[in-house]
Amino acid sequence: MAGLEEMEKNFYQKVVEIIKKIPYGRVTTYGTVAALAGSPRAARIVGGILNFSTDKEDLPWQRVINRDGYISIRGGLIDAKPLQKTLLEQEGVEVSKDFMVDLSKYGWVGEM
DNA sequence: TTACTGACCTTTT
DNA sequence: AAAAAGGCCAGTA
Repeated sequence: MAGLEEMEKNFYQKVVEIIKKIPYGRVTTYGTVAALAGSPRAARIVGGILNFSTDKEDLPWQRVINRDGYISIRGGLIDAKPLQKTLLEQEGVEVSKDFMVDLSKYGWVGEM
């Protein structure tokens, strides 16, 4: 019986779907995506997945930030910070000089 | 295959 | 209240 059980897609697939569902000009956090994916504690994996699949799925990783309101990407991709700032500004999201975004304003809580 | 790491978050002290 | 440590789930090597 395939139906109620409904095998959940791989976390990666779900994360991709959720990130793609993020409205334009809005940002969300890893925890939110993970929670919508079904694992509120799997926030780390969300970032880990993006780390290897960002360009593959064209995921707007720029809209996915940490709880602090900024990209917590590790050293190597720090160049992504100014990049994110540019991308978000193009969407109308105000990025602070410290690469911080107002989650209180643009923080997309997601829909259930 | 197993083990380790990982763009985090939550909880405890 | 703040700081520190751990836990979690999945993907990659």
